[in-house]
Amino acid sequence: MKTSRIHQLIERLGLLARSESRRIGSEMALQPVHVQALQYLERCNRYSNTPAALVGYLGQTKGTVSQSLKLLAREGYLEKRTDPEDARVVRLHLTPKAHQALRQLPPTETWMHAERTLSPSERKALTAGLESLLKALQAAHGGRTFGICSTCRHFQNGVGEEHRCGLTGEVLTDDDSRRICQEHEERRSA
Amino acid sequence: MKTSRIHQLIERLGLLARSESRRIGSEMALQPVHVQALQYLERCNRYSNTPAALVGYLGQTKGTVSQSLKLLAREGYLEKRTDPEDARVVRLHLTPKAHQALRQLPPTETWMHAERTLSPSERKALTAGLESLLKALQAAHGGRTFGICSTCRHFQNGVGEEHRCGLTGEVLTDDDSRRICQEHEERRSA
DNA sequence: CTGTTGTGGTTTCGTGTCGATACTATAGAT
DNA sequence: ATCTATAGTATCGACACGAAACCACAACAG
Repeated sequence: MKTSRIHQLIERLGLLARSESRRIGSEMALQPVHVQALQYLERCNRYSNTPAALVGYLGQTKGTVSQSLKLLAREGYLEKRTDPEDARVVRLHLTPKAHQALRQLPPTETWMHAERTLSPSERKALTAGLESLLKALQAAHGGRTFGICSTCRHFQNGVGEEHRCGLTGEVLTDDDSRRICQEHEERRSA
Repeated sequence: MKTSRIHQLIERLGLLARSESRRIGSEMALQPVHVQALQYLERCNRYSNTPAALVGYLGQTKGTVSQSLKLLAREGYLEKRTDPEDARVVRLHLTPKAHQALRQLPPTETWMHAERTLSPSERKALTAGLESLLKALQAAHGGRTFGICSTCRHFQNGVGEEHRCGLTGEVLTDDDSRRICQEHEERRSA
């Protein structure tokens, strides 16, 4: 099987992005993976802020994720609260420190510059390609797609602000419907 | 500065690719980075098979790279030979074991499947986008582009098989001209 | 021939990643 | 009441990674 050019490119770019991320994150004692975890937690909805969801999102084992979370909690980036409904599950909440850190560490200038060398249409095609690749990859891998609520097949759009999740039956605010959900499933178009 | 969607997607896909790579590489005691190093060494030319070149290619520090190489040598994936011309530099040579390993560990089936869900034109656009992104990124970062010989601005195409490198003045075979060179520079089109 | 400086590589150290395995505690079903 | 599944933690060992100190050779000055 000849090795895929796309795969190779992504591994390579991923590595470079990773080492940049490590450099700028190191001032705040944040490893690349930690940044990804925090970014996820900032953008996920209230059903999806658990260690288990992160395990699916990051593609690591629960032991590893548990370690990272312990560290992040120790450094004051998040709080763990046990769920009142189910005492087994832990809810993860970002602290103000985390929100602030996230605002400070987006891509480096060299990365942004590199992106700007692409034409708008190239950028668009690239984004689209990456997104569908990710979607396909996740679909194969446990079926979790981690999309935002309003694109889910369980999403029921009501009149005005009245949305609802067909899976849990709960009412969703506008804000909710823009967040990442671990139960997200693609609408079947076929 | 709002964080870039492309950057985010690549970090994410990179992480997933990485964890796949770790899984399939673990049977051979190969870490994701090791695989990238071996792949580079398999495809680079005779000027570029040194630790220093790998430092540039992988974007890591020389200490880290030295560690990885030590490990790879210990496991029998490569041999280090000191250069007869300059006793400071080390030349890295893959063993048969390495070549064989490389043949066995290309992307997983799920990854290839995901790629196949893209249309040919999408794949093409994606590849092109990733490539120019990588090129721009490397250009900013030390100027090393790690392209293949025949696309370099020092490459002089002669009659028949007679190629030559304008930088070193040496004669290049057809095979040489298809390999990665650390001295590679884009042809200036402007 | 002797400094001096620069460069290619290695060593050492500390912190963190990561998977594997074993473990705890709660929920839910029979 | 027991059995089983689920969410999470603890511990261990191998390794990644950057930082800093270090060594050997090369190149060049006088």
